[in-house]
Amino acid sequence: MSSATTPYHHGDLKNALIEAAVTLIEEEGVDAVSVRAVAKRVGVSPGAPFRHFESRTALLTAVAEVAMARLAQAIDQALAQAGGQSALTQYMALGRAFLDWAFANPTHFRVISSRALIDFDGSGLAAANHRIRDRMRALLQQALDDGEIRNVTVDDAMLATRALAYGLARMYVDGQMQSWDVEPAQGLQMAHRLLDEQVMRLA
Amino acid sequence: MSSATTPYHHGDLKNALIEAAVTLIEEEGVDAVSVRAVAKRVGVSPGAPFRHFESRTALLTAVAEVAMARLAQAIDQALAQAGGQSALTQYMALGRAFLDWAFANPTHFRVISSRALIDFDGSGLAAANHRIRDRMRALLQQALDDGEIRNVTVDDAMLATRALAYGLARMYVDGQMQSWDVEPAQGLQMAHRLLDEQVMRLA
DNA sequence: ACCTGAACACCGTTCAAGT
DNA sequence: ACCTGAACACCGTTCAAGT
Repeated sequence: MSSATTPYHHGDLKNALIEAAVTLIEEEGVDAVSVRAVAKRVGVSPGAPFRHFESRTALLTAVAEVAMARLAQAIDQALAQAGGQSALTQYMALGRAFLDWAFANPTHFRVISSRALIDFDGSGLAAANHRIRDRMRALLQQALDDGEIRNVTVDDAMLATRALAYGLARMYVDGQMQSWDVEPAQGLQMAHRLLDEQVMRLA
Repeated sequence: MSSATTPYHHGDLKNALIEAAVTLIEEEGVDAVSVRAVAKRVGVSPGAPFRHFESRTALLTAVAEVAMARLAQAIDQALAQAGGQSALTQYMALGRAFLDWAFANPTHFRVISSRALIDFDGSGLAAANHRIRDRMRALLQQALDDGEIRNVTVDDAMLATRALAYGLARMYVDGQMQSWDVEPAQGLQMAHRLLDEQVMRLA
């Protein structure tokens, strides 16, 4: 356990691996996150991670849980700041928080969005997503009750805004903005505007 | 050149490789498309494809061009059928053709949408996308001139509908429909409805 | 001109052996 | 209980050698 020597037993390899993977993913993208590269970064043999994660998918799922927690926190924060304002305003704040986070963390966004890279349903991810969805639904229901929106069902409105927000975020992370005449640097601002406009057209 | 023996020179290896990759991608997804697997399927050595494609990316780009041509054809057909109807109706038909194609060809859709797997700008893909975009713009301009839509710029309307359509299609191919309370089997119908509604709210 | 087959540096994953 | 290191079956890519 001395700090100078590297002990045979790492101590907290599991968390060290997750941390290394989170960093590697931010720096070099998902493709760079091989089990071997993560092991090397932590200073451990190629097979060692498999004592803690049964597969690369399981490791990436752990990374996705960290990413999702950060997204949830960003949304919580935005909603706390919008507290006291109208339900529809809070709903737009939630949408903007989602866009901000996705544009700022493209690779993490990509990881939590995929179903091929991670085990979404067999992890805490589905539940975390559920909580966000429930918040959206509650705000929309409130907006409907308050007469802020009309001529839509809560479910339709929710799916329409979520699909638009997801589409805008993905167009950005997939590098498609330029193909549609939007400068990538203006992407976020544009996404904010289009989402706001769509929500306001529900009125 | 006899049909019974396999000659040393394939003859049309390039096209055979593209064809095999297109099929493999439909049957087993993008990840299954390794250069080696495609070579094996065509009955050729692992290094042979590199005589015709400088990298896996180049091979996938060729596949993407086939896929994009099919999408363009589907759109052409839909517009031909909607000929004579109002500009906004034609615009919706184009959107539905995009959704139909993406839902029916999830893996091809994924390939043409990515910028990591293929070389979008250094191929015919950018130009093909350009043509679709120009069609959309022209129809929206016409709808605006005819008073079918109001209170929007052509560019905003185009990006909003494209982002919504892309978001809906991606939610489907990324397996996210269920996480948002939509049965995958109902996804396409739902996507149609939400896109139609969004376009009609531009009126 | 085009293809083979060995080679190199990578993967994910497994597992006996070491500590 | 946890990690090493060799091994296996894969990759993409290169290149001398064969046809």
